[in-house]
Amino acid sequence: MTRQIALVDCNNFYVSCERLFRPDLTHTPIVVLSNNDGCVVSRSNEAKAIGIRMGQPWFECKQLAEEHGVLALSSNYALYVDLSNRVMSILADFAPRTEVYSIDECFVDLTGMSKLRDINYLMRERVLQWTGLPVCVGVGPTKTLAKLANHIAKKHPRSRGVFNYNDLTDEQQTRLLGQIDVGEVWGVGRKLTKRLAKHGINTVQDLRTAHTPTLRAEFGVVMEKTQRELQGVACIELEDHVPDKQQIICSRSFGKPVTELAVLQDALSVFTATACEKLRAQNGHAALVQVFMLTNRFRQDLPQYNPSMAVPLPMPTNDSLVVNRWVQHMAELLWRDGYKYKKAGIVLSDITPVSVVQADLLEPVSTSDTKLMLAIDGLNARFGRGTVKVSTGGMSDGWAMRQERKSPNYTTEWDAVPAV
DNA sequence: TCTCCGATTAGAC
DNA sequence: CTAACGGTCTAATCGGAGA
Repeated sequence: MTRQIALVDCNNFYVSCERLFRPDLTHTPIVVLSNNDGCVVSRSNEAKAIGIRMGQPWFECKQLAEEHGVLALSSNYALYVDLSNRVMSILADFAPRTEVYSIDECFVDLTGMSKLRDINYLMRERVLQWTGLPVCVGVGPTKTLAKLANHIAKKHPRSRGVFNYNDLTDEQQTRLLGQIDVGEVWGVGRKLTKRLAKHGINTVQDLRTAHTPTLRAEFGVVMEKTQRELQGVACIELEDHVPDKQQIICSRSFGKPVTELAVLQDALSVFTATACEKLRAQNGHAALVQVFMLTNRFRQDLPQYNPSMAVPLPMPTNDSLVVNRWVQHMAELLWRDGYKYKKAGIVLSDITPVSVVQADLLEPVSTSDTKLMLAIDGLNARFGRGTVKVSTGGMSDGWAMRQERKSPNYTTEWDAVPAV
């Protein structure tokens, strides 16, 4: 039986979330910026039409944008995560198997269902009606073709937001894939597009029909799988369970350059708290802790210094206080006066489930620290992140990221709920 | 010569 | 007015070290 894998993808997701609470902006060109108000990460159709590129640094397109009356907003992740959860739970009702692939995308396995066309349009309608968010639905026999079908649904208004690749004849498939750039394929990015072009592979059809042993030899196993998927042979399965993280990173660019160790240490203590909280949430212990700090790589006129250091922990842990002692110590060792630090962060790795405890030969296992961590997590879950935190002095305004254009937390803070 | 492991690369979003 | 290019994560591959 032909598999019917749907990929449901929200249109201009962050921008659409912002518009829900600002219907007056329905036709205003909008962009949403990354952390630190650095780059454009979501664009309304109007903003795309003006020529603002995905990922473009805001300072680069600011002038053009403002000439065209573009509204730029800082990203409001609390809002996007909340709305994403609503979308995903709606989609989960359509099939026994779904995979939340990203904040705005979900694979839905509709294999064997009758009235598929109706279901596809119903998914779109229901998400729109229940959340106000527009989505497109692409269907194909593999995840890669579902992604491509979604791209087609987004690009061609005539599809009315739904496109099923499985409905095409062989001739139609060949003609369609011959018209799409190979760079649109899932897993083929900028670099690979260039290298493929050197082999005369420019369209999706070129890739689908390329000589497989050559492709394998030149581009590796990943590309061969991509080709098989384009031929309709499933190589990438739907994942039922989200696997635990193998490493947890928390890092930020600073709103202004940091020149004092105490300020950087304050930032690192907050990153440590966040990372350990995530580690505890997945019931893990980390055996390796890394710290890094970076100067601004875009300012080659300034002296550059990008040190990092790692400590293997004698006893794997998820205790913020224990981890923080190592982090603070490493920060002192790495720090050099005279540099303008732009970014810093920590990495937790060598992660194992807490159930796998390496007992210490000399010390009995203590539980008092884990009780403290549970209490901290409980308070933060109830009253908001940062209510209780590990601190080295609370000088946080020395490093906080720029976020000058953030909308209110409409859906997660009572005070921000708009009046009716 | 083989194996292991850390570093690098490329990708997604 | 500052200073002005994100953050997390994975898999594959590369290349050097040590067996």
